[in-house]
Amino acid sequence: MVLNVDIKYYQIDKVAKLTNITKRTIRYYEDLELLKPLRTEASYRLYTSEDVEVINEIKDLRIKLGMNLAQIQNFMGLRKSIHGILAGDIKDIDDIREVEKKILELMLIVEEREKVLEKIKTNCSNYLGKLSRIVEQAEE
Amino acid sequence: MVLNVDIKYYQIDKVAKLTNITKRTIRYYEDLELLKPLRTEASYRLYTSEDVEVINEIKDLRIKLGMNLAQIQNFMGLRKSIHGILAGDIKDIDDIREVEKKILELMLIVEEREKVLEKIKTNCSNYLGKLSRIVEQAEE
DNA sequence: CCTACTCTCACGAGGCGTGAGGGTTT
DNA sequence: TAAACCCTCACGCCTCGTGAGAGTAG
Repeated sequence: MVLNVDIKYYQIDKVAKLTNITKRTIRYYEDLELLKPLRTEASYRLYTSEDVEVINEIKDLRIKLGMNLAQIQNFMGLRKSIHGILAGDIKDIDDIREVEKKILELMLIVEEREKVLEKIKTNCSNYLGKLSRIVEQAEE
Repeated sequence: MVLNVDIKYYQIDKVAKLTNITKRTIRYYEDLELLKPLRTEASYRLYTSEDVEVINEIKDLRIKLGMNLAQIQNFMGLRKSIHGILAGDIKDIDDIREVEKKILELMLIVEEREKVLEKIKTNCSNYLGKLSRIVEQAEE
Protein backbone atom coordinates (compact mmCIF):
# COMPACT_ATOMS: atom_id res chain seq x y z
CA MET A 1 0.00 0.00 0.00
CA VAL A 2 1.47 3.31 -1.09
CA LEU A 3 -0.11 6.45 0.25
CA ASN A 4 0.35 9.47 -1.95
CA VAL A 5 1.33 12.31 0.36
CA ASP A 6 -0.26 14.86 -1.95
CA ILE A 7 -3.70 13.32 -1.53
CA LYS A 8 -5.92 13.83 1.44
CA TYR A 9 -7.49 10.71 2.85
CA TYR A 10 -10.64 10.52 4.92
CA GLN A 11 -11.75 7.91 7.39
CA ILE A 12 -15.22 6.46 7.10
CA ASP A 13 -16.72 8.61 9.82
CA LYS A 14 -15.69 11.76 8.00
CA VAL A 15 -17.03 10.46 4.72
CA ALA A 16 -20.32 9.56 6.36
CA LYS A 17 -20.65 13.12 7.58
CA LEU A 18 -19.63 14.62 4.25
CA THR A 19 -22.13 12.57 2.27
CA ASN A 20 -24.85 12.12 4.84
CA ILE A 21 -24.80 8.37 4.24
CA THR A 22 -24.39 6.01 7.19
CA LYS A 23 -21.07 4.27 7.73
CA ARG A 24 -22.91 0.97 7.58
CA THR A 25 -24.25 1.79 4.13
CA ILE A 26 -20.89 3.01 2.89
CA ARG A 27 -19.41 -0.35 3.80
CA TYR A 28 -22.33 -2.01 2.10
CA TYR A 29 -21.57 -0.12 -1.11
CA GLU A 30 -18.08 -1.48 -0.86
CA ASP A 31 -19.49 -5.01 -0.74
CA LEU A 32 -21.19 -4.17 -4.01
CA GLU A 33 -17.83 -3.03 -5.36
CA LEU A 34 -19.01 0.49 -5.88
CA LEU A 35 -16.09 1.70 -3.77
CA LYS A 36 -12.58 0.40 -3.19
CA PRO A 37 -10.96 2.51 -0.51
CA LEU A 38 -7.34 2.02 0.38
CA ARG A 39 -6.58 0.54 3.79
CA THR A 40 -4.18 1.37 6.57
CA GLU A 41 -1.95 -1.32 8.09
CA ALA A 42 -4.76 -1.97 10.54
CA SER A 43 -7.18 -2.20 7.60
CA TYR A 44 -8.96 1.05 8.38
CA ARG A 45 -10.59 2.36 5.21
CA LEU A 46 -9.10 5.45 3.60
CA TYR A 47 -11.23 7.42 1.19
CA THR A 48 -10.25 10.12 -1.28
CA SER A 49 -12.35 13.09 -2.35
CA GLU A 50 -13.05 11.12 -5.51
CA ASP A 51 -14.69 8.46 -3.39
CA VAL A 52 -16.84 11.14 -1.83
CA GLU A 53 -17.80 12.24 -5.33
CA VAL A 54 -18.74 8.69 -6.23
CA ILE A 55 -20.98 8.41 -3.20
CA ASN A 56 -22.71 11.64 -4.06
CA GLU A 57 -23.11 10.42 -7.61
CA ILE A 58 -24.70 7.22 -6.36
CA LYS A 59 -27.16 9.35 -4.44
CA ASP A 60 -28.04 11.30 -7.57
CA LEU A 61 -28.43 8.20 -9.67
CA ARG A 62 -30.62 6.60 -7.04
CA ILE A 63 -32.71 9.52 -5.94
CA LYS A 64 -32.87 11.76 -8.99
CA LEU A 65 -32.80 9.09 -11.67
CA GLY A 66 -34.42 6.29 -9.68
CA MET A 67 -31.74 3.79 -10.64
CA ASN A 68 -31.34 0.70 -8.51
CA LEU A 69 -27.98 -0.43 -7.23
CA ALA A 70 -27.60 -3.12 -9.88
CA GLN A 71 -27.99 -0.49 -12.58
CA ILE A 72 -25.53 1.71 -10.80
CA GLN A 73 -23.05 -1.16 -10.61
CA ASN A 74 -23.42 -1.54 -14.34
CA PHE A 75 -22.96 2.16 -14.92
CA MET A 76 -19.88 2.37 -12.73
CA GLY A 77 -18.49 -0.76 -14.35
CA LEU A 78 -18.77 0.84 -17.75
CA ARG A 79 -16.91 3.86 -16.53
CA LYS A 80 -14.17 1.67 -15.14
CA SER A 81 -13.81 0.00 -18.52
CA ILE A 82 -13.55 3.37 -20.23
CA HIS A 83 -10.87 4.53 -17.84
CA GLY A 84 -9.08 1.23 -18.39
CA ILE A 85 -9.02 1.90 -22.12
CA LEU A 86 -7.95 5.51 -21.79
CA ALA A 87 -5.19 4.46 -19.41
CA GLY A 88 -3.99 1.91 -21.93
CA ASP A 89 -4.78 -1.09 -19.73
CA ILE A 90 -7.31 -2.42 -22.23
CA LYS A 91 -6.00 -2.62 -25.77
CA ASP A 92 -8.11 -5.26 -27.48
CA ILE A 93 -9.99 -3.60 -30.30
CA ASP A 94 -13.06 -5.78 -29.89
CA ASP A 95 -13.25 -4.90 -26.21
CA ILE A 96 -13.09 -1.25 -27.12
CA ARG A 97 -15.85 -1.62 -29.70
CA GLU A 98 -17.93 -3.42 -27.09
CA VAL A 99 -17.53 -0.49 -24.74
CA GLU A 100 -18.44 1.95 -27.49
CA LYS A 101 -21.62 -0.03 -28.08
CA LYS A 102 -22.53 0.13 -24.42
CA ILE A 103 -21.97 3.86 -24.35
CA LEU A 104 -24.30 4.29 -27.32
CA GLU A 105 -26.93 2.16 -25.61
CA LEU A 106 -26.62 4.28 -22.52
CA MET A 107 -27.06 7.46 -24.54
CA LEU A 108 -30.23 6.06 -26.06
CA ILE A 109 -31.63 5.36 -22.62
CA VAL A 110 -30.71 8.86 -21.51
CA GLU A 111 -32.47 10.33 -24.52
CA GLU A 112 -35.59 8.27 -23.90
CA ARG A 113 -35.70 9.59 -20.38
CA GLU A 114 -35.20 13.12 -21.60
CA LYS A 115 -38.16 12.76 -23.93
CA VAL A 116 -40.42 11.71 -21.07
CA LEU A 117 -39.19 14.61 -18.97
CA GLU A 118 -39.61 17.07 -21.81
CA LYS A 119 -43.20 15.97 -22.27
CA ILE A 120 -43.91 16.49 -18.60
CA LYS A 121 -42.32 19.91 -18.69
CA THR A 122 -44.32 21.17 -21.66
CA ASN A 123 -47.48 19.86 -20.05
CA CYS A 124 -46.57 21.75 -16.91
CA SER A 125 -46.00 24.95 -18.85
CA ASN A 126 -49.32 24.64 -20.62
CA TYR A 127 -51.13 24.00 -17.39
CA LEU A 128 -49.45 26.96 -15.71
CA GLY A 129 -50.55 29.20 -18.57
CA LYS A 130 -54.13 28.07 -18.35
CA LEU A 131 -54.24 28.31 -14.58
CA SER A 132 -52.80 31.81 -14.51
CA ARG A 133 -55.49 32.95 -16.92
CA ILE A 134 -58.12 31.48 -14.64
CA VAL A 135 -56.60 33.24 -11.66
CA GLU A 136 -56.46 36.56 -13.53
CA GLN A 137 -60.10 36.31 -14.46
CA ALA A 138 -61.04 35.50 -10.91
CA GLU A 139 -59.19 38.55 -9.70
CA GLU A 140 -60.98 41.01 -11.95
CA MET B 1 -73.82 4.10 -14.95
CA VAL B 2 -74.07 5.78 -18.33
CA LEU B 3 -72.12 4.29 -21.17
CA ASN B 4 -71.27 6.68 -23.93
CA VAL B 5 -72.02 4.89 -27.19
CA ASP B 6 -69.34 6.89 -29.01
CA ILE B 7 -66.62 5.49 -26.80
CA LYS B 8 -65.08 2.10 -27.15
CA TYR B 9 -64.72 0.11 -23.96
CA TYR B 10 -62.28 -2.70 -23.30
CA GLN B 11 -62.46 -5.53 -20.84
CA ILE B 12 -59.55 -6.24 -18.60
CA ASP B 13 -58.20 -9.11 -20.64
CA LYS B 14 -57.94 -6.91 -23.71
CA VAL B 15 -56.25 -4.14 -21.74
CA ALA B 16 -53.77 -6.62 -20.33
CA LYS B 17 -52.84 -7.66 -23.84
CA LEU B 18 -52.65 -4.10 -25.13
CA THR B 19 -50.38 -2.94 -22.34
CA ASN B 20 -48.51 -6.12 -21.59
CA ILE B 21 -49.38 -5.77 -17.91
CA THR B 22 -51.03 -8.65 -16.09
CA LYS B 23 -54.71 -8.43 -15.23
CA ARG B 24 -53.78 -8.96 -11.62
CA THR B 25 -51.52 -5.92 -11.67
CA ILE B 26 -54.07 -3.80 -13.47
CA ARG B 27 -56.51 -4.52 -10.67
CA TYR B 28 -53.80 -3.73 -8.19
CA TYR B 29 -53.28 -0.32 -9.79
CA GLU B 30 -56.97 0.24 -9.29
CA ASP B 31 -56.56 -0.48 -5.58
CA LEU B 32 -53.99 2.30 -5.60
CA GLU B 33 -56.54 4.56 -7.29
CA LEU B 34 -54.44 4.96 -10.36
CA LEU B 35 -57.37 3.75 -12.47
CA LYS B 36 -61.13 4.00 -12.09
CA PRO B 37 -62.73 1.95 -14.84
CA LEU B 38 -66.48 2.00 -15.30
CA ARG B 39 -68.34 -1.19 -14.45
CA THR B 40 -71.03 -3.19 -16.14
CA GLU B 41 -74.16 -4.24 -14.25
CA ALA B 42 -72.27 -7.38 -13.27
CA SER B 43 -69.37 -5.19 -12.14
CA TYR B 44 -67.06 -6.19 -14.96
CA ARG B 45 -64.46 -3.48 -15.46
CA LEU B 46 -64.70 -1.34 -18.60
CA TYR B 47 -61.64 0.58 -19.70
CA THR B 48 -61.32 3.36 -22.25
CA SER B 49 -58.35 4.05 -24.51
CA GLU B 50 -57.45 6.80 -22.05
CA ASP B 51 -57.08 4.17 -19.37
CA VAL B 52 -54.74 2.29 -21.66
CA GLU B 53 -52.75 5.49 -22.07
CA VAL B 54 -52.57 5.89 -18.32
CA ILE B 55 -51.23 2.38 -17.90
CA ASN B 56 -48.58 2.99 -20.52
CA GLU B 57 -47.70 6.23 -18.82
CA ILE B 58 -47.31 4.42 -15.51
CA LYS B 59 -44.90 2.08 -17.24
CA ASP B 60 -42.85 4.99 -18.52
CA LEU B 61 -42.79 6.73 -15.17
CA ARG B 62 -41.74 3.53 -13.46
CA ILE B 63 -39.29 2.13 -15.93
CA LYS B 64 -37.86 5.17 -17.68
CA LEU B 65 -38.00 7.59 -14.78
CA GLY B 66 -37.64 5.09 -11.95
CA MET B 67 -40.57 6.57 -10.04
CA ASN B 68 -42.20 4.41 -7.41
CA LEU B 69 -45.95 3.95 -7.25
CA ALA B 70 -46.37 6.45 -4.42
CA GLN B 71 -44.71 9.12 -6.52
CA ILE B 72 -46.88 8.17 -9.44
CA GLN B 73 -49.98 8.42 -7.27
CA ASN B 74 -48.88 11.91 -6.36
CA PHE B 75 -48.23 12.82 -9.95
CA MET B 76 -51.58 11.51 -11.14
CA GLY B 77 -53.30 13.22 -8.24
CA LEU B 78 -51.85 16.53 -9.30
CA ARG B 79 -53.11 16.00 -12.81
CA LYS B 80 -56.57 15.23 -11.50
CA SER B 81 -56.55 18.49 -9.58
CA ILE B 82 -55.53 20.39 -12.68
CA HIS B 83 -58.30 18.84 -14.70
CA GLY B 84 -60.69 19.62 -11.90
CA ILE B 85 -59.72 23.29 -12.11
CA LEU B 86 -59.88 23.44 -15.88
CA ALA B 87 -63.28 21.77 -15.82
CA GLY B 88 -64.48 24.37 -13.34
CA ASP B 89 -65.04 21.89 -10.53
CA ILE B 90 -62.42 23.56 -8.34
CA LYS B 91 -62.90 27.30 -8.03
CA ASP B 92 -61.20 28.27 -4.78
CA ILE B 93 -58.35 30.61 -5.61
CA ASP B 94 -56.13 29.31 -2.82
CA ASP B 95 -56.57 25.77 -4.05
CA ILE B 96 -55.57 26.89 -7.51
CA ARG B 97 -52.49 28.66 -6.18
CA GLU B 98 -51.59 25.51 -4.27
CA VAL B 99 -51.75 23.52 -7.48
CA GLU B 100 -49.63 26.10 -9.29
CA LYS B 101 -47.03 25.73 -6.56
CA LYS B 102 -46.98 21.98 -6.93
CA ILE B 103 -46.54 22.28 -10.68
CA LEU B 104 -43.56 24.57 -10.18
CA GLU B 105 -42.04 22.12 -7.71
CA LEU B 106 -42.50 19.34 -10.22
CA MET B 107 -40.79 21.38 -12.92
CA LEU B 108 -37.83 21.94 -10.62
CA ILE B 109 -37.50 18.22 -10.05
CA VAL B 110 -37.71 17.59 -13.77
CA GLU B 111 -34.98 20.13 -14.40
CA GLU B 112 -32.73 18.59 -11.75
CA ARG B 113 -33.12 15.26 -13.43
CA GLU B 114 -32.37 16.77 -16.81
CA LYS B 115 -29.17 18.22 -15.47
CA VAL B 116 -27.99 14.82 -14.28
CA LEU B 117 -28.89 13.29 -17.63
CA GLU B 118 -27.19 16.08 -19.55
CA LYS B 119 -24.00 15.52 -17.61
CA ILE B 120 -24.06 11.82 -18.39
CA LYS B 121 -24.65 12.54 -22.05
CA THR B 122 -21.76 14.96 -22.42
CA ASN B 123 -19.50 12.50 -20.64
CA CYS B 124 -20.62 9.82 -23.05
CA SER B 125 -19.88 12.04 -26.04
CA ASN B 126 -16.43 12.88 -24.77
CA TYR B 127 -15.66 9.25 -24.13
CA LEU B 128 -16.87 8.24 -27.58
CA GLY B 129 -14.60 10.85 -29.14
CA LYS B 130 -11.58 9.64 -27.25
CA LEU B 131 -12.31 6.00 -27.92
CA SER B 132 -12.79 6.50 -31.64
CA ARG B 133 -9.42 8.20 -31.83
CA ILE B 134 -7.85 5.23 -30.09
CA VAL B 135 -9.53 2.85 -32.50
CA GLU B 136 -8.40 4.91 -35.50
CA GLN B 137 -4.81 4.83 -34.32
CA ALA B 138 -5.00 1.10 -33.77
CA GLU B 139 -6.25 0.63 -37.31
CA GLU B 140 -3.41 2.49 -39.00
C1' DC C 1 -70.12 -26.30 -19.74
C1' DC C 2 -66.12 -23.59 -20.44
C1' DT C 3 -64.18 -19.28 -20.14
C1' DA C 4 -63.62 -14.78 -18.22
C1' DC C 5 -64.84 -12.12 -14.89
C1' DT C 6 -65.52 -10.86 -9.67
C1' DC C 7 -63.49 -10.65 -4.69
C1' DT C 8 -60.45 -11.45 -0.57
C1' DC C 9 -56.76 -13.29 2.08
C1' DA C 10 -52.50 -13.95 2.26
C1' DC C 11 -48.12 -14.83 0.68
C1' DG C 12 -43.45 -14.04 -1.63
C1' DA C 13 -39.43 -12.29 -4.05
C1' DG C 14 -36.26 -8.57 -4.55
C1' DG C 15 -34.05 -4.38 -3.07
C1' DC C 16 -31.74 -1.82 0.38
C1' DG C 17 -29.94 -1.53 3.97
C1' DT C 18 -29.46 -2.31 9.47
C1' DG C 19 -28.57 -4.40 14.32
C1' DA C 20 -25.95 -6.91 17.32
C1' DG C 21 -22.05 -8.72 18.99
C1' DG C 22 -17.29 -9.56 19.64
C1' DG C 23 -12.68 -8.18 18.51
C1' DT C 24 -8.83 -4.57 17.40
C1' DT C 25 -6.62 0.13 17.03
C1' DT C 26 -5.50 5.01 18.52
C1' DT D 1 -10.01 3.70 28.86
C1' DA D 2 -13.12 5.70 25.41
C1' DA D 3 -14.14 6.11 20.88
C1' DA D 4 -13.68 4.63 16.32
C1' DC D 5 -12.53 1.17 13.62
C1' DC D 6 -12.87 -3.97 11.90
C1' DC D 7 -15.83 -8.30 10.44
C1' DT D 8 -19.76 -11.53 10.07
C1' DC D 9 -24.30 -13.30 10.58
C1' DA D 10 -28.58 -12.56 10.23
C1' DC D 11 -32.50 -10.00 10.39
C1' DG D 12 -36.12 -6.37 8.92
C1' DC D 13 -38.86 -3.35 6.33
C1' DC D 14 -40.72 -1.65 2.16
C1' DT D 15 -42.26 -2.13 -2.57
C1' DC D 16 -44.56 -4.46 -6.01
C1' DG D 17 -46.87 -7.44 -7.23
C1' DT D 18 -48.79 -12.69 -7.27
C1' DG D 19 -51.37 -17.26 -6.09
C1' DA D 20 -55.18 -19.66 -4.67
C1' DG D 21 -59.66 -20.41 -4.14
C1' DA D 22 -64.50 -19.73 -4.21
C1' DG D 23 -68.24 -17.56 -6.40
C1' DT D 24 -70.81 -15.17 -10.55
C1' DA D 25 -71.54 -13.83 -15.63
C1' DG D 26 -71.78 -14.78 -20.75
